[in-house]
Amino acid sequence: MSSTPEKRALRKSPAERSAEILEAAREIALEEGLTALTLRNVAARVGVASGLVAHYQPTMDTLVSSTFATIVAAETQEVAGLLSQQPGPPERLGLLVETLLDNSRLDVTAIWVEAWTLGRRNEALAASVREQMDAWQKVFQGVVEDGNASGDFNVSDAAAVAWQILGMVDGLNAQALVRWNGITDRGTHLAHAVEGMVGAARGSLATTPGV
Amino acid sequence: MSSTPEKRALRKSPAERSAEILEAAREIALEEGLTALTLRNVAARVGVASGLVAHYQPTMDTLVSSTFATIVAAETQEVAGLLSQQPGPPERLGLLVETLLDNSRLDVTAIWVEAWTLGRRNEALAASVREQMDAWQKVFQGVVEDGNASGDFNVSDAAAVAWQILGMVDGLNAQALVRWNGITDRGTHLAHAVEGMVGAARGSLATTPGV
DNA sequence: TTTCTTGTTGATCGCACGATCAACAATGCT
DNA sequence: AGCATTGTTGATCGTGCGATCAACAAGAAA
Repeated sequence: MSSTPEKRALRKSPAERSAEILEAAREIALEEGLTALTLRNVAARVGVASGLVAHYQPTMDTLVSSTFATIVAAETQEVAGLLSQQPGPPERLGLLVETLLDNSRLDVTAIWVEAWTLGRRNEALAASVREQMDAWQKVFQGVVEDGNASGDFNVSDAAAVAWQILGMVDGLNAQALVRWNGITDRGTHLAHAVEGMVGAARGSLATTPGV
Repeated sequence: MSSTPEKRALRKSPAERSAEILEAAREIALEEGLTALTLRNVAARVGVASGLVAHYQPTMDTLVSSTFATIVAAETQEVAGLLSQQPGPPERLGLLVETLLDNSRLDVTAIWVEAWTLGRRNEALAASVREQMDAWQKVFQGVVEDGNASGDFNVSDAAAVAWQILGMVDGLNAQALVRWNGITDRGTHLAHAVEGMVGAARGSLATTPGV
């Protein structure tokens, strides 16, 4: 017999409320996808009226776009940070490939795939997608160039090869999204593939087990 | 001053009308994507009332699913057909990779990517996606096994490698969808990658120019 | 010609979306 | 205490979606 819990949301500072909305958007995107990022959905999670979300966000398109950028940029930062601890380019490239294929970030992969198609009808999102892809490509390109300099790799066009590796990783992850079960040794196979591309010795990207 | 062209659609046999609807659905999917596959959209293209489309299709979900399957299966058939004319496994695998990356089928790629996410909310579509992925994987697996038998390749798990190559191709194509410009030599780089995976000599998958 | 079958229409329901805005009320200031 | 500021509400508009179904009319059968 308690009263319905529909109280009026308590007043907060614009900065605080805005942050709440962005955080709710982030959670919804990760849990239900970018498509579920609607005015009413975000409002419900924050616990406010739908009009309030619209008041803080000029347009849902931009919220979708910025939410995508936030999530993806965080992942890039996180993974790129792991690389610095590795001794050399082969180990860095191996770790990079292995880490990205470890299936612990499938929620982010789902967002990537969704963004690719949503970007066709959301120009702001399309711009974010291109931006974040560039960021990822630069991470790969840096490792490839380092390997060239150290003599571990032999690549004439590091930028192109970086794009290729990125595309492969994306494709394999997208595949895991649909066909999650069954395939094993994805990291090993991809490592061999990358060895072929960068001209490294077969097995030189082997990941150290037990890390 | 001619009369408005909104005549009543002339009566056709169920088989004929049904075929018209399926064909319209196919065109819409290729031109505007699976998301644009709505009752009213299909009806407008055929030139009939929306209710008629619903009358021939139990559910839009199944129309989306079957349209996806039709388009993708046709592509698989077409590309698989090209392989039989090649002399040996290396040439077949090379042609396969090159053909799939030639950017002439980006409309189909867009449908693939869309299906991956739409499948999360459309079980019939998800089933179709898995089915068509299996079909593609079998094409690759066949070539890899032939190469193993002939001694051109050296692969312990042909099925897994086939999945990998398929994933790579999908990823690179999806990438081309968003970053269409800039990257060159995609075929060559991927060929080297695949060489690394199947244990073929570097350059053995080189595509014969001018075909 | 008349009757019957059936392909076809279009209004309609319920729902969800983004966006807008007048009204409201909590808070801080004087 | 009274007032002004401003964070917040919720109804509302227009659009588009899938689905449903009584009414209609074209063509075949009698």
